Amino acid sequence: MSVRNIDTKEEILRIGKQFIQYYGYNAFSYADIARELNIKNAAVHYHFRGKEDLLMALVDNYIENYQLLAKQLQNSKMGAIGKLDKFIEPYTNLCETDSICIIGSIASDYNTLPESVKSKITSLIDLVLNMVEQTLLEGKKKGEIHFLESARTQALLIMTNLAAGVQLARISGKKDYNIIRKALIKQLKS
Amino acid sequence: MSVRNIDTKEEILRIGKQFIQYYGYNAFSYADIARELNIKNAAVHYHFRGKEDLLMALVDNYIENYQLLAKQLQNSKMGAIGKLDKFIEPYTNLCETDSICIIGSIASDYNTLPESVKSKITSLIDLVLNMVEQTLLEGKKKGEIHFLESARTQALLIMTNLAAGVQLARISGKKDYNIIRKALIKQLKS
DNA sequence: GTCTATATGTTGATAGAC
DNA sequence: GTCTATCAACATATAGAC
Repeated sequence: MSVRNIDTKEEILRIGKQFIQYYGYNAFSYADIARELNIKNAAVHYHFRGKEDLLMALVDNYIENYQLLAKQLQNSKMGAIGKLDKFIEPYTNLCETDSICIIGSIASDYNTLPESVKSKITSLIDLVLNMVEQTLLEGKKKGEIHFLESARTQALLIMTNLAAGVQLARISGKKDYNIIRKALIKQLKS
Repeated sequence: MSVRNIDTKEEILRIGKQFIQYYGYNAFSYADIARELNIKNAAVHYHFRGKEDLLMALVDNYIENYQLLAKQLQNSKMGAIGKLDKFIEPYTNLCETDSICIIGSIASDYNTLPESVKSKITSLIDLVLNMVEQTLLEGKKKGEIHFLESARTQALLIMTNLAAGVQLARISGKKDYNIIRKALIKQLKS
């Protein structure tokens, strides 16, 4: 049935996302996804011709989600700190499952990825950085937050703190991540 | 010959280090190393029984090197900024070859690694963080650098900025890494 | 839309010759 | 110390049945 089809495709994306963030792109197989969903290897190939296509779809998915978040933040009456919390929240959730963000995961495997993915991931990073940059700029203008660097530089600092923060949390635990997260916010407030 | 033996073992370590930082642990094989050194797969297994053993040796290697650097920095009359530059330099070099630091690389593959490596990598992180922390503390005491957070927190921030900075550089180029690197130092100076 | 069956390559690893 | 030869396990992927 058509409904079942859509469900399975979505499920594959869901599991694929999980695996990329938990194991990394090179460390899971279509067989792993199939096992998780109680279907066969070949069924996964039906929905996504190859692993490369699955990864592309996943990146597209993230781009869509961040485009949505960027719009929500733009139209929201929330303060800058509240908006940044919205951005930080997913990283905190990743820590709970010993997972890392997709950008960090892809960056680590970058030199083994097909060109198609390499060029697409740049858009995702641009999108995220611009969103944080705009939030920072707006918050500074309103006097809600303070920082000395350019908004772009500050966005880079925050993003790298979070990306490597969740990676570190895997090894030394959530404590270090939380220290980083709190310090970030504290610095912007003071 | 015994001499040849040692050379090959060292060469394997050298290539292994390169591959881990360029491809990641799960994305290179003993065959890749063998090809690079014009020896056979089996010869690599002679020097390091399994991939796990090679990784262990590599981590041991890093621990030794950082222990040496920590001692050098302790005994040096260099200023805090100079010492931090010594710490930052390797990250900058990694960017030149599209490589990432071993801690980031291992963190990304962490959930697929054998327990033996998992427990050992903690020591390496402790070592690096303590070294940076001590350098920061000493520099603050001497009035050479300034920061508001605890030295431990500041060390975490710097380390995550650099680790994710080199990952980002792979994708969006060295420019972003250099922005991060300069901002780090500038903030400590002001 | 999912299956079985199969092809083809690569992986990590070992036994035993030189 | 390095080789050849070989292994079982797993990878990505496709053809064709149901």
